[in-house]
Amino acid sequence: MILSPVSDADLDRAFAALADPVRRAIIARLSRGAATVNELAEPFEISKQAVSKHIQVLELAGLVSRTRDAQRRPVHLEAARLEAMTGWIDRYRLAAEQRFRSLDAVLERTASPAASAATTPNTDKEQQP
Amino acid sequence: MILSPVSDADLDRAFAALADPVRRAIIARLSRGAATVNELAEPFEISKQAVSKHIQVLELAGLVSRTRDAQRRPVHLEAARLEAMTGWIDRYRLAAEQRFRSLDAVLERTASPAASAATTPNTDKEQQP
DNA sequence: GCTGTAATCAACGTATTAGTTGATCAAGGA
DNA sequence: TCCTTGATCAACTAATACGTTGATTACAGC
Repeated sequence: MILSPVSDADLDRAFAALADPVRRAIIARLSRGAATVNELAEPFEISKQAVSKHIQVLELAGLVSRTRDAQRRPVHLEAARLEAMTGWIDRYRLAAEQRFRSLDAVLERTASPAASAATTPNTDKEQQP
Repeated sequence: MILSPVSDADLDRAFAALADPVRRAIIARLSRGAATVNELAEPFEISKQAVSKHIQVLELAGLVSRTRDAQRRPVHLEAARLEAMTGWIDRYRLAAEQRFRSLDAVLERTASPAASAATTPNTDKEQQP
């Protein structure tokens, strides 16, 4: 499977887009199929314009896209961008978990923090894996 | 494996926390081991106070935690919260991908979206597992 | 053409956020 | 004790985000 390149700014927008419960609910709804703005706005108490803005945010983040059907503009999910997000998270989550399972990690948790700092003089900078 | 319950507000904070390149770089750095504020601030051109605020945001989001070591306050990653985020995303990503592979999805792409909307009148709300 | 419906655009108020600088607190070491 | 280091607190500014209401565009059907 070919993973599309996702820029730093793309990740900014994607994570920011999911940092809102309304937009997450929209994503949840769209995972069951495309929907129009009116259908998406129906469960919420906010105005239809506000929902339209939320969809614009999701679209700019690459999480949804819109097609045309007469005056309707059905929205559908872009799973690839969701996958890019989990890909970013998993890279560091897995690294941390593996480190946690190592002996160094055990020492860092059980011994005194001063001792662990002494045993792990790991001060190297962030290097992209 | 037991998954800790994560509230809607927790997800708000976690996704918002990762919507910043500085904070993502901090996460990346911490995936290789705990670090102090000074160590984390060193690669950036912003002030140490600003980095301290970023760490507070990450801590409030449950993505990192701090221990005490004399005057140092080493920060370390909380992989569980990262896992909660991928868990949320994957639930809807997998549903969308499965739907995409089904015949309904094919019809939705080729036929009129109105017809597909009629075949999927599922309008129930997001339900926590 | 006219009307109704779907959706966006525009302008605005308010709240939150990221950054700054200066001051303060806490802990070790000479 | 005094001084240095690590880190946070406080106050402030600029920019951005979310929601509102009112106007406007685009299309379908009569």
